Amino acid sequence: VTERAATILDVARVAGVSKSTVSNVVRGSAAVTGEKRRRVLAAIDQLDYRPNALARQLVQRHTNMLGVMVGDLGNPFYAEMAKLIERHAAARGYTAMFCNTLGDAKAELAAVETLLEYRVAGFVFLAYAGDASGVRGALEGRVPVVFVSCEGEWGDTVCANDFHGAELATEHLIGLGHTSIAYFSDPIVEDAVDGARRAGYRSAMAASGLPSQVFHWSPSLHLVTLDGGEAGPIEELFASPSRPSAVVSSNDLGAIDLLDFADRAGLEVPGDLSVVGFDDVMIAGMARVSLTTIRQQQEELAREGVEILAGRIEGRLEDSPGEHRVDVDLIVRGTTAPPRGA
Amino acid sequence: VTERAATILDVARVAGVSKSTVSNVVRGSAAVTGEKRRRVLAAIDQLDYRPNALARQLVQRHTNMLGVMVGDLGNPFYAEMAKLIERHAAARGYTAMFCNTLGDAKAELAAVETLLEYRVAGFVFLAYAGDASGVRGALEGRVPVVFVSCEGEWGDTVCANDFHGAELATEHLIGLGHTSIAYFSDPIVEDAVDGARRAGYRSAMAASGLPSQVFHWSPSLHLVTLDGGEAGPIEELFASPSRPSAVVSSNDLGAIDLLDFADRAGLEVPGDLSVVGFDDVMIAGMARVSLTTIRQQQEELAREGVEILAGRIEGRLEDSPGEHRVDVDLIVRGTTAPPRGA
DNA sequence: ATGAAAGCGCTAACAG
DNA sequence: CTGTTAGCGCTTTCAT
Repeated sequence: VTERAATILDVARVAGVSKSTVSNVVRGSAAVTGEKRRRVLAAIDQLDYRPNALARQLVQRHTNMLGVMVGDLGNPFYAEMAKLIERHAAARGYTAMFCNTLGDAKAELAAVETLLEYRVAGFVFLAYAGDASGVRGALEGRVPVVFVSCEGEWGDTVCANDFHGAELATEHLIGLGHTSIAYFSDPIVEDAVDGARRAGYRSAMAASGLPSQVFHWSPSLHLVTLDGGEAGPIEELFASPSRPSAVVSSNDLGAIDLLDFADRAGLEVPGDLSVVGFDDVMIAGMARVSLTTIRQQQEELAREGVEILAGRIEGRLEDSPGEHRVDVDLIVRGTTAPPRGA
Repeated sequence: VTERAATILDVARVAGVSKSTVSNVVRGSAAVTGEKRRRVLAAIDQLDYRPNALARQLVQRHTNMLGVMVGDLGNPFYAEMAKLIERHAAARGYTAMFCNTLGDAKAELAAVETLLEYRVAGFVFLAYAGDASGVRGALEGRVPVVFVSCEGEWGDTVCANDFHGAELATEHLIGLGHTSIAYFSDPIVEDAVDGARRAGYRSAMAASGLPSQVFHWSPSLHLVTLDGGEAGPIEELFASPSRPSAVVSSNDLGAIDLLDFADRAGLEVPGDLSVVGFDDVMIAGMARVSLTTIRQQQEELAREGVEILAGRIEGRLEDSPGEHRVDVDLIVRGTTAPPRGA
C-alpha cells in the first residue's frame, strides 16, 4: 500500500526546475519568478509532496521538537499543564514529545536518553524525579532545560510561589481559629516543591506560636506517617483525641482523597475537619467538592516556561539560568470553617 | 555552551576503526571482535556518543514515532488514554508525539500535517474531529491509522461497545422504575461515538415502549437543546412539570457537570434526578461523586489499539482494516435510585 | 570480521 | 534569479 513519498527531487523533475528552486519556494525564501513558481506549486500539489522534517533537521543540525517530561498524565494538574505546554510550544513552532515518567527515576532517564537521540531542542520538566539517575549529567550544558512547576537545582525554573501559597493556606486556617493544623504530604508532589510548601506551612505555624505536624500520606494505602515517626492507618489519626482539626494538603488530589476518606469515615467537612488543597484543579470547583485551595496560574506557568526555553534555544537568553516565581491565590470555598469549639 | 555532539565518525577516529564497525557494535549487529569492540565501547563512553535518531531514520526511511491525536488532555478520560497509549507504545519501541486537537478540525489537520512531515510511522486517533478537514485524504492508504475510542469510517477501530453500554445504562434506569429518561449529548464526545450511544439508549427505550428524548448540552453555556428543537437554559428543562426523572449522559464529565448543576439548583440526586455517566473516570468513584456509570476498559483499549497499529506498521497485519469492540460494564453507585413516586 | 562507498532527502553557500 | 555542489550522520550492500 505504501508507495514512496515524493521527494524534492521528484517535484523538481516534474516542474522542470532544480532542487534548490523547489526548496526556495517551499521555504518561501528567495523570491522565485512567477512562472516557475507556479509550475513548482502545481507539481507539489500534483505529487502531494510534503517536506521531510527529518532530512531538514538533520542538515540544519537542530530540531524544533521539545521533550516534555510529565509526572503523571492521570493527574489532572499535570494533564492540564501538558496541554498548555503543548499549545504554547506549537504557537512558537515547536512540536512536543511527551514522556510519562510516573515519578520513576529509571524511566525518566530512559526517556531522556530517547529524546536526546531525537536531538530535541530543549526539555520541559513538569516533574523531576531527581538525580540519582544521572539525568543532570546527560543534560547539563548540552541542551536547554526548564523546570516548570517543579524544581531542579540546575536549569531555569518557573514555579508557583509554593512557600507563600502554603503560608496563605495555613494563615487562612489560623485566622479561622484552628490551632491543631497538620500538613499532609502526598508522594506525588516532587520533594523540592513539597519542601517549599512544607516550609511555608511551618513558617506560618511558627509565626503564630503553633506546633507543626507533618504527615506523609499514601492515599492508596490509607497509611499516614508522622514525620520521622511510625506509620499507621489514617483512621487512627483521626480517632485520637488530639486529632488535627484542619489540614493543609500538599496538593488538590491528596486533599480530595482526604475528603473522600472523611466522607466514608463519617467525619464532617468542614465541621469536624477543615481541608485546604493546592493547585485548584478543575474538579476542586465543583459544587460537590468545593475545595478551598491555593490556585496556581497554570496558564502563566506554561507560557513563561516555554518562553524562557525558546529564548535559550534561539540564543536570545544568554545569562545564567534563573528562578522565576509566579503568584498564587487563596480560593476560599466550602471545605474550611472555624473548628467545632469556636 | 553547546559544542557539537559526537558523531559516529568521531567515535571511529578515537577507536581507530571504521565507521561501519562502530555502527555494527552500536546496533549489536554483526559480531565485532573482542578487542576492537572494547575500544569502540570505550570511545563511545569517552565521547558520550549518542546515535542520532534523525539520521538513522532518514536512511532507514521509516521512523518509530507514533502520532497521537488527543481530543482534550484536560479531560481525564483522554488524559488517561494518552498515558496508556504512551506506555504501550514505549513498550514496543515507539515514541509518541501528542497533539491536542480540542475537537477543532482545522487544528487537527494542521497537526496531522506536521506529524506527517516528521514521517511518523502511524497514527492513533483518540478523538477524530471528522472529515471536512481532509485528514482522511492526507492519510488514507499512506500510513496506518487506528481509531481508539472514537470512530473513523476508514482505518482500524478499537472501541468500547458504546451501543451496548448505553443500553445497559438505560435498562438500569428502566429497571428502577423510571419512565421519563432523557439522553444528554455532550459536544466533546465525537459524533460517531455519541451516535452509537444514543442508538443504544433509543433501542432500550423503544424495547420498553418508552419515548426517547435526546438533548444536546453545552455545560459551559448552561444551555440545552432538544434534538432538532429550540435551545433553552437548562434550568427551564428541570423546572417544567414534564421534566425527566433520569438522564443518561454521553460521558462522565457531562454527567458530573449535570450533578453540579443539580446541586446548585437544589435538585436532589438521586431523589429528584437519577444520573448515569459513561467512561468511569477516576473521580466518578469518589465518595462525593459516586456516579453510576458505564466503565470502559481503558487499559484494554490502549493495549489493543497499539498492538494493531504496530502490526500494521510492521507488516504483520495485511487484511483490510477492521472494527474491534471491547466490553463495557455497568457500575452502580449512588446517583441512581427509583423515581420519587415509586 | 572489517572497511569503502553510495546514498537517505534536504539546506546552504556559491557560482552563473 | 536559478542551478551546482557539498555535505548533515547514519545504514547498508559489497568487496576485501
